[in-house]
Amino acid sequence: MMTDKRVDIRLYIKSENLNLKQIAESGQCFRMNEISDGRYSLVAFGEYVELLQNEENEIRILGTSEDQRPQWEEYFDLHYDYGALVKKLSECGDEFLKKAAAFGSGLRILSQDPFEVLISFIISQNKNIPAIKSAIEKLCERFGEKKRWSENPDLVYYTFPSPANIAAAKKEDLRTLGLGYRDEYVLEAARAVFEGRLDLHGLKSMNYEHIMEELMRLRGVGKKVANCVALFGFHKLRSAPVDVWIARVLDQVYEGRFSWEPYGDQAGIVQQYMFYYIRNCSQS
DNA sequence: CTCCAGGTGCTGG
DNA sequence: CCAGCACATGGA
Repeated sequence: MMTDKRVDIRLYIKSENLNLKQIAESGQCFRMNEISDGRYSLVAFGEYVELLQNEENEIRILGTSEDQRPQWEEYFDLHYDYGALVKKLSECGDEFLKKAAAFGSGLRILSQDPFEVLISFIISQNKNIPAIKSAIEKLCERFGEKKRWSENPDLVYYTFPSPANIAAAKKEDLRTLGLGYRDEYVLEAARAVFEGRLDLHGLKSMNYEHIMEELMRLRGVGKKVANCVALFGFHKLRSAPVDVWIARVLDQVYEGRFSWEPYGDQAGIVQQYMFYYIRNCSQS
């Protein structure tokens, strides 16, 4: 019968200044992984997809469909003109930013789920990126929902846990995940969201300062983590997280004289170019 | 085996 | 306000 015929579920999106490899290696998301040459897996929106990019910069998303287009366009921030910023930086007098923007011209700020970003960056503190990724996968395997991919039922994946699922855990359960001293922070943050003391949905419409203030009331959430949540979870593009790498740039390249202020609502993107460049520039 | 990581909280100046 | 330090753990 015709209806039994298998149809590949896929979606094509196209944009300049979008490079899957750069985004996957950018340290803003922890569940996008290269599974074979140029092919990436990703769990987002509670679904597993695989991503491919061809020579014409067209992105193919396997495992989703046309009706999800708006969701993916928002995820990859397709409405924003990153090319204009890359061009602006390429013409500015700042040699370091010139090189950084050219080097990471395919970076974008993804719009991820705020709760996932919050928990992920609480875990991130004092860990390197491979360790962050494995800790998050463990958390998902333990508290997320087990699913099988629509395109290949042999492929098992786990969604990122809901606030309720983590909040219902006991301290002992979390301790076995090897999160170290961060396990209490994760538990408390999940409980705050689950019990409504922290209204992440409501924060979406709030301004940057208010978001920062609310997030930093949580134990284990300082300025850096709060900035990451504001930038990657709430898409506040003025937010510029300063981690050890960025601090090193500000200190050694700019000798402490750098200011984010001139970049306004592009500071977060500028920060991302800096971060990607300083962590990868030695390779080229 | 050592070193250090997309930090934070706490303490003492 | 700022420097110094403990913190649990795993990847390199």
